[in-house]
Amino acid sequence: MIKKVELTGVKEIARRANVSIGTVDRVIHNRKGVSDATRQKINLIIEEINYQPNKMASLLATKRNLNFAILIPKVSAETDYWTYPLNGIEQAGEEVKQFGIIIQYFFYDLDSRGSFNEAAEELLNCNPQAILLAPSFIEESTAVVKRINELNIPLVFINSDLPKQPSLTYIGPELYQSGRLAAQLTSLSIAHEDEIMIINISTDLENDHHLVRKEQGFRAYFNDSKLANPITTLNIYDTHIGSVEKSVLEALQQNPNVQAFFVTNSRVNIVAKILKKHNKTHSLVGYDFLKSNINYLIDGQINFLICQRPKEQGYLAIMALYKHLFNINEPEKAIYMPIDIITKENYRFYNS
Amino acid sequence: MIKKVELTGVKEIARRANVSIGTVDRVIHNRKGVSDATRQKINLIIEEINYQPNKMASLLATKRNLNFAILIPKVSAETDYWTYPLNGIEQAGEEVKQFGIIIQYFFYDLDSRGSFNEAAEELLNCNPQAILLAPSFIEESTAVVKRINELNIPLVFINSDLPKQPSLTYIGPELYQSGRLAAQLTSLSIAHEDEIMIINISTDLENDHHLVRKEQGFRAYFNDSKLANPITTLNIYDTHIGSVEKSVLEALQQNPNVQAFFVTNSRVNIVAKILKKHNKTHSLVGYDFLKSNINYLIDGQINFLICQRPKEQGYLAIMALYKHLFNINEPEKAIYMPIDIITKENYRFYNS
DNA sequence: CTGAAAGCGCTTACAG
DNA sequence: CTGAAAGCGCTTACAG
Repeated sequence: MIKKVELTGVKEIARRANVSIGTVDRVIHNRKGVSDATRQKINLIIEEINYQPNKMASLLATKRNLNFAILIPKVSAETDYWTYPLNGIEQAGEEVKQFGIIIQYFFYDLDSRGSFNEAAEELLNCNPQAILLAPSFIEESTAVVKRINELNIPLVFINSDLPKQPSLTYIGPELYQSGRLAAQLTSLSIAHEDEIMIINISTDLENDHHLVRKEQGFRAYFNDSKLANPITTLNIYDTHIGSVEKSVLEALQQNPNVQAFFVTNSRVNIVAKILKKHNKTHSLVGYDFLKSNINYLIDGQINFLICQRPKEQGYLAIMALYKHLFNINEPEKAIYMPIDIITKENYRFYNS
Repeated sequence: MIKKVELTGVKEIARRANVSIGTVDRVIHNRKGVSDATRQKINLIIEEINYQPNKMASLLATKRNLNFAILIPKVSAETDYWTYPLNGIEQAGEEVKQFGIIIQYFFYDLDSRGSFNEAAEELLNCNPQAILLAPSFIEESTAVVKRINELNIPLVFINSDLPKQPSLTYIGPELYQSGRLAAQLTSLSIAHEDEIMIINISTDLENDHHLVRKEQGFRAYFNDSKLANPITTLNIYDTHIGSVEKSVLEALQQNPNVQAFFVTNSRVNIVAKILKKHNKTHSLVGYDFLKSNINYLIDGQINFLICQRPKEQGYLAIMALYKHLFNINEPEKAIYMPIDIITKENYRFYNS
């Protein structure tokens, strides 16, 4: 009895198609230089035997490096928010480097559209095989993304989406719902009649749709819950503590019944500092796991922080690109981060 | 100028030691048939160049599969908690199967020590190269773990630790702190004088140190915060709803000032059902993202659920074993999951 | 357009 | 006790 030899892989395909494995390889990778007839024959066989390439052999053979380029805001003195996505990216980088993936970092200044364009130009000059982008300036980002898509480079957005531009996936927050959650948390610590003040602090408020969406969610929650607490909004365009202080104190004088503040971004620590200085005990809810925020959480000036796993966003983005390029799996088109609540009793175990 | 050729791996070791790569391989795998002198020389070089074997090449050469064995509780009709770790394990399994990793599943019955021993025996008979264990019965688990460690098989614990037994890592909750968090959440919705009742529901309460630790954390929070709310504990050993109902109603009659309940495990839905049936509007905090719990969260009967990422526990455990075996990196000796707070405004984005 | 050969880093017989 | 050679499944020049 003859033992049946079960060949697999390119060899078996080559045997069945009566060609060399070199030709099979050309078909598998859609390289040109194969006659249509041969190509079809081989593709048929590939389907027939449901061929799955052995990625390990492929990796071993290529010894090729893959360049991943990332373009995110620079960590600024003002906020260390972007250290967290960066940490996640670096951690993922450690894990995939054995597969020949090399990460190149490009940073831009959140205050400068020019710096974004420059960094993007440099990035494209490096011919990356995959790109991670945290877009901020819609117009400039859109222009860059169009070029990326023309070049057919897989692209992942984190933190902010550019919904009209195609991408492998978006990984980040769903803002409206996080505003609703902020409202629920705020409602826990106030009475029926208490007034609430929403504080937006941003130099570029008109372009910051993030804050607007959160505010919408916040107000919707109170509406839907039939809570009648008056809600006013205070917009502050100058982020320096002096002017924030002036604005907040003025607003408090005009609205003496305000018992709770909701700060729509990570600048909640500024408000906390001001309230503390003036011995105010208002309820305070804001965003993001920053050291300066955590300190006020610990001493009770901030009640809750909402956080959407910035480190995980960076980590998952790199892994999504890796899994895509290595045929492991395809991500959902949008991955919304869980909306985490941080208090002084669980911050210690929150790992980003 | 001669280009310096940087060989790596077995070839470089062989070159330096002036032997063949076959001999190097023998030393690397501690196979016999090598003179002590040669062995020492090679080992020295291995240390010198900090040799890290290329696991992919090794796998390709051996054509061997790696068997990962997992031993966790069976998903029961009573609670679907264990579906979540299982989902995480399966997801990780999908991702690593291309590296030749095959996962074999063994399940035991949480009500039967015998079933645990049987499943463990079967598992060991399969000669796995890595093991994931969710221990429940301390004595039985300890015995099995001792054998696993004698066999030098890498082992990861999830959900529960066996602190005295060595393992690659433990991935799971820190119970005391989650009890503290439950206390903080409870304190949000009660007044000064209100009484609180802690409810432990377990057939095997004396052995369930989980519940005890959470209760300790809970009480410690009130102590530390100088809150004077009276706290009583109700232990219920019969998990059927009828007897829970009887116990709870009796306890409520005896303690009419109770305004809040803390249920120390996922059986909080039973209490929710009872409270709803009797039109009670007590504050209610409990554990775990189960369908039955979420339903009561949505309709407001449960205020908060605490959850410690059961899916991620399973996922991370498999990935930790994979990364260990493939020399990607070594985990911390204990990985404590973040302590997540689930409300009706964020449960939709919680993905396990 | 196609094939033959060498090689990725490791393991496995086989020969001596 | 040790080495030379073949092979894992794929990719990459090179030759024709």
